[in-house]
Amino acid sequence: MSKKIEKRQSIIQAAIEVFGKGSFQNSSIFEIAQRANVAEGTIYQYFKNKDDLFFSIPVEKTKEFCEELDLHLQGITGAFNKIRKFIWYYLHFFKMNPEYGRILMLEMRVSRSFVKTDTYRFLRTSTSQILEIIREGQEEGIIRKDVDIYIIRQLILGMLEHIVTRWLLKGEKYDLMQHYDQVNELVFYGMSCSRGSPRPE
Amino acid sequence: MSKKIEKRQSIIQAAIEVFGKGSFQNSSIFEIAQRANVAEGTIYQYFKNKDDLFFSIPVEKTKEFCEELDLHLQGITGAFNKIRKFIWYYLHFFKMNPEYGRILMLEMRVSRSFVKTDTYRFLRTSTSQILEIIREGQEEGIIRKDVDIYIIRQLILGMLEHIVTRWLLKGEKYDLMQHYDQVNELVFYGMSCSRGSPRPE
Amino acid sequence: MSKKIEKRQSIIQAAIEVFGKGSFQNSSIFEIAQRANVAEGTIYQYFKNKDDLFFSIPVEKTKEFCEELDLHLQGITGAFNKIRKFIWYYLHFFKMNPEYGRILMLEMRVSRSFVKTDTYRFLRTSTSQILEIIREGQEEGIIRKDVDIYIIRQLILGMLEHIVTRWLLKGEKYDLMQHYDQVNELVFYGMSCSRGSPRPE
Amino acid sequence: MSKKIEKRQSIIQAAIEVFGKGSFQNSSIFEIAQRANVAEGTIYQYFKNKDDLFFSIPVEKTKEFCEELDLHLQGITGAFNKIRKFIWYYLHFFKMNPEYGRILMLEMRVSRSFVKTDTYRFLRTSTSQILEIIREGQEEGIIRKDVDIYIIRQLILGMLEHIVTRWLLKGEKYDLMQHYDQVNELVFYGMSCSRGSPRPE
DNA sequence: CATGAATGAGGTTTCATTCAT
DNA sequence: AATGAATGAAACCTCATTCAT
Repeated sequence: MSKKIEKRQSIIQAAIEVFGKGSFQNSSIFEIAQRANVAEGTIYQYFKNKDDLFFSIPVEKTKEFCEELDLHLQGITGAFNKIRKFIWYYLHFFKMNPEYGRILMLEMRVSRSFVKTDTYRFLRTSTSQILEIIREGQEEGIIRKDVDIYIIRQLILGMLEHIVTRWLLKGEKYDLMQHYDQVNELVFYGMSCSRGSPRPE
Repeated sequence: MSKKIEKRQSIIQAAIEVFGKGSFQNSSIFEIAQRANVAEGTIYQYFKNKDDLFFSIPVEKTKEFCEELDLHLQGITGAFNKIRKFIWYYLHFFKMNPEYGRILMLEMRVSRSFVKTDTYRFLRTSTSQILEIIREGQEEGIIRKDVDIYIIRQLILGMLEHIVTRWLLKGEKYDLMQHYDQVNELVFYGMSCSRGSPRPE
Repeated sequence: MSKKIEKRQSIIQAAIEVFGKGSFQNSSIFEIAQRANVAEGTIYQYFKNKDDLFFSIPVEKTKEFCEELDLHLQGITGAFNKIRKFIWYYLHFFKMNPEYGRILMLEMRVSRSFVKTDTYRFLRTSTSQILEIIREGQEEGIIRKDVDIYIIRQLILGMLEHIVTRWLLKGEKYDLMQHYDQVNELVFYGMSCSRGSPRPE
Repeated sequence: MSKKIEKRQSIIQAAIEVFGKGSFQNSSIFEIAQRANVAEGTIYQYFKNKDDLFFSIPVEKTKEFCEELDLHLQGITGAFNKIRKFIWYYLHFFKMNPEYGRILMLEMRVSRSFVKTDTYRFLRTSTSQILEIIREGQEEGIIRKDVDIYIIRQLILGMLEHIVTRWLLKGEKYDLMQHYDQVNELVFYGMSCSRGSPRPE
């Protein structure tokens, strides 16, 4: 029983490695099968087709991301501190999973069909957590209330995505955490009420 | 003589439409040829291969972008006003060229080989203009000097790219200019010295 | 298991027929596939590409040639008798395999890349047998020792190749064995010590 | 008027260089045109098509060969001396024209259509000269009369073709004249009446 | 006569998917 | 459940040849 789940996982892992190395079209089922030590046909017993396998990747990884994130946020109080931690974990996660990063940031979006996917909807909801934190900050009175929280989330995620994307495109040659402080500062300047650089409460 | 240039243009235009409709791999030379009303072989007299055709698109469009941008910036004084105009024109340009937007934002980056392309280097230099404006603003004393100008450029372009990208992924269902004001405000909050919303000098 | 070998053989056989009918470039994988009753793609599971298929032909046929030759030489004593048998079998073999003859004699040599092939090296070694026989004849004292054995081999093979080649170019209209006696005589005149036509010991 | 002939010649020369470098199929009209400093279309005003151009090469070169050969044979008496000179000139000619050698020896024969060509018939007749010399030798009483003169011609030409062919396939790395003496000896051993190595009368 | 842009047929190769074992 | 041999569609690209200028 758990053997099935294990094999499914090993196929997904192989898929991440292969898709992450090349592009979706450029990657072959054959190579994925080889790397997962199964026959090509076997893949079609766990996934409907190549697309299905592809879109199953973020589902798995996002679960992983959210679970870990929860742990990291526990015990932290204050919206700013939580956002700071979120930013840190986001960068950390893709630093540890660059191949997945490439798949999500560089490949997935291309697929016009992506937006119609269940996967897409799933990813959407997975960032709802940050909305909560922003709202919390507004109630605490430390985040401006005159800007839509969706815009603020967009500000944060947009910058993070951009940072990660550039890092990936540059070939991961520098440390992804390198601009962490400046990112923080810019983000907080944009949304905070007070004007000084906010500091941990 | 100019006939060759004209035909080249019409092939590029057809390529934009076809590549913009699907993905690079998913698009066929045959369809491009059909749309350009030429034979397949003809395309290979103007472009070395499919890649060459693909990467020729941004070169052409960027020339167009820069030329138009220059016109729009003429007669405008003050770094803030120029940046505001830049942001406006950037959004306007992709509003008018959504297919090209898809190619550049969603397709081009994927190609791992893109970074090695002459096209890539060409695009890099084409945004150097904005650096000048930021520097100008710092000298005017209205843009913070304690943040690297490259980070500021990244802030601006990153946000714009993100906005355009999301708009494209959403299927261009809303007006791209819709958040123009809020974008402006956020950008200016991040980089301005004074704390009030900056207004045209 | 043996099914794979069988199918491989049937593809090779089809390839011999098709390549033998036209030229390498002029022959299409499609036609070979059709004649072998397989899909085009199947061929690429047995051979890396068209070249690989092409160069695999002589490897197979040379094995066949050598094995049969061994049988024919068994029980024959005396270098002259062996050479006579060799000449006979050589002509007989190509009489029975004219399509292969065309491939080897008319096509293969053309390919500039042929000399760099493993196939080429394989063919080289396959004629080493005749060298042994010549050496044997020299020791028997019936073949001149003042001429290099490689030159003698060249004399024999050169003539045979030329005979077969001309026959093929003439459209196989006459019997290949027709000049067998005269060939023999000329060959033996060139290399024998005594001056009379040699006769079986 | 002679300009036409000149241009025709320069196209043929370019064709020899290009065809000699690669194979027939592998060579393009475009490259030949370039090398001859004419447009592609121009070639079609001097030759019906690619095949026609190809088969026109040996016609020209054979004229050249025969004319020069005549000069070289003038003043030489005795069949053996003439044959010796013929062999020398044959090797010399291809030593000086290796590209043409490749075309004639390695390419031309491949083309199944070659035998049906006027060119083929033309080449046949061009070696009739050697038949005359052999007949002369038989009348002189120095060449065996019990072997068909066509077989003897075949012996000579076959060996020469084989020598040249091997030399070409080996990449012209050694001197083509290198085996000249041994070739002579073998040839003369095969056909002469007396048994000692024949010497100039 | 010369040009060279345009043509378009044709062939190799890849690879997702199926299905008999 | 697992295999992997077979499939065959689909696409890029080349290049001999034509024809309007």
